[in-house]
Amino acid sequence: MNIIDEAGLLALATRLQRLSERMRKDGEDIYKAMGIHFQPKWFPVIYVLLHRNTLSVVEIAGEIGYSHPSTITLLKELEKEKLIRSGKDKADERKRLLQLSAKGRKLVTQMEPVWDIITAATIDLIDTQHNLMRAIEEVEERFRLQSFLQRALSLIKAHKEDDATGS
Amino acid sequence: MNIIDEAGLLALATRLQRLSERMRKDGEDIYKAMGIHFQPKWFPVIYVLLHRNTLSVVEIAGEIGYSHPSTITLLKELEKEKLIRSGKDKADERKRLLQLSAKGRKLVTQMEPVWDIITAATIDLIDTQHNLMRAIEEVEERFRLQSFLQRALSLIKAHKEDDATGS
DNA sequence: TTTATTTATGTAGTTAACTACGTAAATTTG
DNA sequence: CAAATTTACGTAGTTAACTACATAAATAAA
Repeated sequence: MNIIDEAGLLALATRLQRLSERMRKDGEDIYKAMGIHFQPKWFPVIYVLLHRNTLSVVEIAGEIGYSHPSTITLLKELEKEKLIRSGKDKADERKRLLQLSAKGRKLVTQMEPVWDIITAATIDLIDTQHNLMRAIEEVEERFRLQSFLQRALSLIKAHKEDDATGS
Repeated sequence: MNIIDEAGLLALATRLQRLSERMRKDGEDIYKAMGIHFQPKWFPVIYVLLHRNTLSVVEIAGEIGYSHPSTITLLKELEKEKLIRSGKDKADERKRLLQLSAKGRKLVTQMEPVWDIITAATIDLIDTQHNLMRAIEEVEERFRLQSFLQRALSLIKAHKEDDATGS
């Protein structure tokens, strides 16, 4: 038990990050062990293009929840790997439309059994009493209703009103 | 519902990271709203020095679960802010011993009510059916028993053995 | 008691995200 | 329809973590 575990709720962000990093690093090793040249950070882009077929840069960024410059960096890497291809939108000259390439689609079919294993291993890891996936979904839902900041500010306000009443 | 939410378990690492970033950013704004010049990333170091009093660089790194170079960077910032001070260990010339400064201890007393608010806001956010804190504790415990990679490799092995038996 | 190994700290360079800003195309408004 | 605004994309620079390597002190081994 280190101090971050002891600090509990105050260090929650740190612990979430640590867990995320560990999973991503292991993810990388799983692909490697299966002889597949693929980085976990590419997954969101590949997955969205698999399911939505053709999207612009900003649309992809929106779907994966990243800023558009970060998305552009990922797209550059994926084009270099020839897993995706891009072309101008004829209807709107500002837009660049992205798709999986033949190589990309082929890699996806190779990865699908690996994705099944990753999913199974994830279930093996997180299917505890307080299921992590459910917990995240529930917290994201609460975030949608009111941000962490707003919750804190409400508490501060309530605290100040208590003081005023008590004097 | 974006594609990352739909991808579910495969994109768990991405979602953990996103949640962590949102909480950290809001944390920064909470300190700001309370007129306290403090960055959430400093918390682990300050908290460990508050509770362990005097520690070396590597000891701090171990406690907060960061690499020692990352820790050194944090320590430099905190020394610049004059929240901590350091001196050589007389018994071991290699070691640099860190402590909270008077200014650091004073800031801690100012922050303690804010920490209470952050804790309360966190409870408000995560106290759902599948409590996130419990979920993380349970997953970390499982990680200790067997890594994500090892779990996946076991599944791959089991899968291959099935194939062999089936032929 | 030299020599080899380990431990503690530090530096340099990398990575993967970000924000801020700039340009060009499309759209809306006066 | 000309001007202003918005949208889409891109570049530059920042940040907060990391790994790899270097050096010096302490400890262990020959």
